[in-house]
Amino acid sequence: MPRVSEEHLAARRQQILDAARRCFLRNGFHQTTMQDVIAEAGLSVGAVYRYFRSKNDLIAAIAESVVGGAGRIFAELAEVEPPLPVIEVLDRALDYVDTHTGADGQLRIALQVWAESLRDPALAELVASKYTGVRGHLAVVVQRAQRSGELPPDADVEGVAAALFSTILGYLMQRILTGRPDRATYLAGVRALLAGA
Amino acid sequence: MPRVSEEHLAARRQQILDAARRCFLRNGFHQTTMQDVIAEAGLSVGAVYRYFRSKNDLIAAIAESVVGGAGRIFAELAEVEPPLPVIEVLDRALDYVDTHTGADGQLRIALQVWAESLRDPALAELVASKYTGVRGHLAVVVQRAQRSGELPPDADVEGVAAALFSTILGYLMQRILTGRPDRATYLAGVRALLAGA
DNA sequence: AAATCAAGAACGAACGTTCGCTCTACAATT
DNA sequence: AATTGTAGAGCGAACGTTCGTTCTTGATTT
Repeated sequence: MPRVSEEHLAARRQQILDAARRCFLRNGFHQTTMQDVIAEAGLSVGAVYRYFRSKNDLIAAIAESVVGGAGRIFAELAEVEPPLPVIEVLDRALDYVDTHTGADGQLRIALQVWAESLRDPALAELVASKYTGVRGHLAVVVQRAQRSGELPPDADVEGVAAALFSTILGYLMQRILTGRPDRATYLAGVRALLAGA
Repeated sequence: MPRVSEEHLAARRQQILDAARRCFLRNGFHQTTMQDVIAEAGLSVGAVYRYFRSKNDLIAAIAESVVGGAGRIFAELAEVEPPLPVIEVLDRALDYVDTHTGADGQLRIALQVWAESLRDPALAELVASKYTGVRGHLAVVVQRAQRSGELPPDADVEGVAAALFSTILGYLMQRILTGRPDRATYLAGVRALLAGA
């Protein structure tokens, strides 16, 4: 199909990305072969290599979309008007985690991206900047909570934001690695820990 | 060197494991070749294959030692007499994280083990049971804190333990992925978050 | 002499990637 | 409207490499 439309090209590209995402989810970056992706996409070797110069390009594209996705969520949560209470932000973040840690959830790929970033400087840079950005958005949430009196105004904003980030990351990790606890139990635990100090 | 002593065999095995750990740390499980490990250990192909049946065996052994190490730490923290305050347990756990997230720290390998466990059922089982154990040890810490009045006695123990676990896991992740925040800032943030509810 | 261990050349399989070909959808020409 | 030219999407056999692993050989100790 020569001289095809812009949309056709974008759709093909997306078709390959979707196939790659499924393969990476199933087998990880390095145990997935290009043949796997090609078969999953229902295309030929040449077609795939027309859209992505290399396997690494494919990995980079998937990684970008995965860590970028998280950034967008927290940007929204930090800008909602009127400002959300911290506990409400937490609840929504955990909801996002729940809906993306299933068997075909994006966040499972995130785990692989994190591991990969230990060896790949470019990926490390991406991950560091995106998650620093997420913590920045959470810092905005914290500052808003300070203005509303929900949090003490003299608290270190970055520290509190990091602690808040941890409650989300930790939930994500525990859900993926141990399957527990359920969100209600966890939220109750966080509340109790907050109340105990 | 035939008929060598038991100690010699154990030492050789450890020599290989140490080399593998360094390689895996540097290049990840799947980008590390057996040749890399063999060269790093300063041995021959045959020697290495005498001690480990396959590369997977080697990965499994490393993974076991990494996730097992964390288990031991928390078992100790839960049994110290007299019982430690929660904040003190947290402080010690973060100290452990700090000393093992450096360029050659064990916990960097943990990240790879977690990613790998998504695809390897045996590893997933190991990780799930070990970290469920860790959460169990933290539950003991929480129960002791309830008895001492540090935490409200009616709080859900598993939930609080999970929240506590998250503050440690989250710190670990943020340190590795973003390099921030420093421990003092983080601890202050956790305290402020606790105080704010 | 017997037993054990290490060495490293060699092997087959599988990998990512290349490359030359076919065929089709559009543009230009009539 | 019909015909032709062509850019480029799609294809897949084949390539060179590299991988994990095996196996024969020789050295070393009892």
